[in-house]
Amino acid sequence: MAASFTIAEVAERTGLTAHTLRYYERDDLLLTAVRRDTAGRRRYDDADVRWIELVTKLRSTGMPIRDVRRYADLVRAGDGNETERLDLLREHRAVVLDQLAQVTAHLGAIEHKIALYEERLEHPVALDAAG
Amino acid sequence: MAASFTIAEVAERTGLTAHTLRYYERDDLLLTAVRRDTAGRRRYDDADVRWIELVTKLRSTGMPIRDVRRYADLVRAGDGNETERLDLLREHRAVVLDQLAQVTAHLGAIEHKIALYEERLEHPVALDAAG
DNA sequence: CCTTGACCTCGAGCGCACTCGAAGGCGTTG
DNA sequence: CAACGCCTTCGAGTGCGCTCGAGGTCAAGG
Repeated sequence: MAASFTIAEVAERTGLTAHTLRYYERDDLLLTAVRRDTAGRRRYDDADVRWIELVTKLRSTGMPIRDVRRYADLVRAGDGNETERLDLLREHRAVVLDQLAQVTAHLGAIEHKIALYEERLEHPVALDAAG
Repeated sequence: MAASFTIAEVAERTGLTAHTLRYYERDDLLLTAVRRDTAGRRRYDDADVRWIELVTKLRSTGMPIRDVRRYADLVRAGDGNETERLDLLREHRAVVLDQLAQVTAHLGAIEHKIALYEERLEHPVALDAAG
């Protein structure tokens, strides 16, 4: 008695659109083709949803579709390639950490600029005194 | 005697390509058209380079080209619109902070998965005991 | 003088990740 | 039993941000 969700429900839960869910499926980002009801409509189970949530985490941290697919390929292949999966995730982590550091640093510079404008607006200076 | 740089030098300094520098210029991301030497080649001065560095900071924190252009438009328009510039930067900051929080959270989930794989590889479990 | 190489413009092309629309099927509701 | 709404497939279209190539100019070095 696994729970079963329509594409609209999964879209709602994951923040993806139904279009995107179908696109991910045909692009082999999901582990298996989704089950269908008698009318041919998709019925997602809990495992499907959990996997899709993982995919959205990988995607929203910037992993390209092609790497998500590679990871899905490994999981699909079954036990024995855990080292490869680990490598893939570790490499992604390294990329994400670099990004975070860079964005944080650049954000600092932007906040500095914000502070300058705030000061300038709060304490206006005569034009002939400071240009 | 402002310093003067070739497009190749600026590319080197900013990490952009010469192609991208020309593209930014024709897309109105720079404050003014870059000065040229007698042969028609671009000569960037310090102010140009500083501006381009700001643009790369905005871009690499995810600001869309169109918003960078809006900001450039404001700066180009001169004094009097500091409030608008500030709004634009503050809004960008909010977006970046949201992103950072989301990426950090998702990274946490990914690191959790990494930890699981590491444990699994260091302490393999008999298949018939744990599946 | 002639070659080399960095630069120029213009416009087209590309990769990514969706996003959409047309045309049709099914099954519950009035 | 008709209408409605949600689903289906397939393939084309979109938006973003570059990226590239063709064909040409110019200045310096040998």
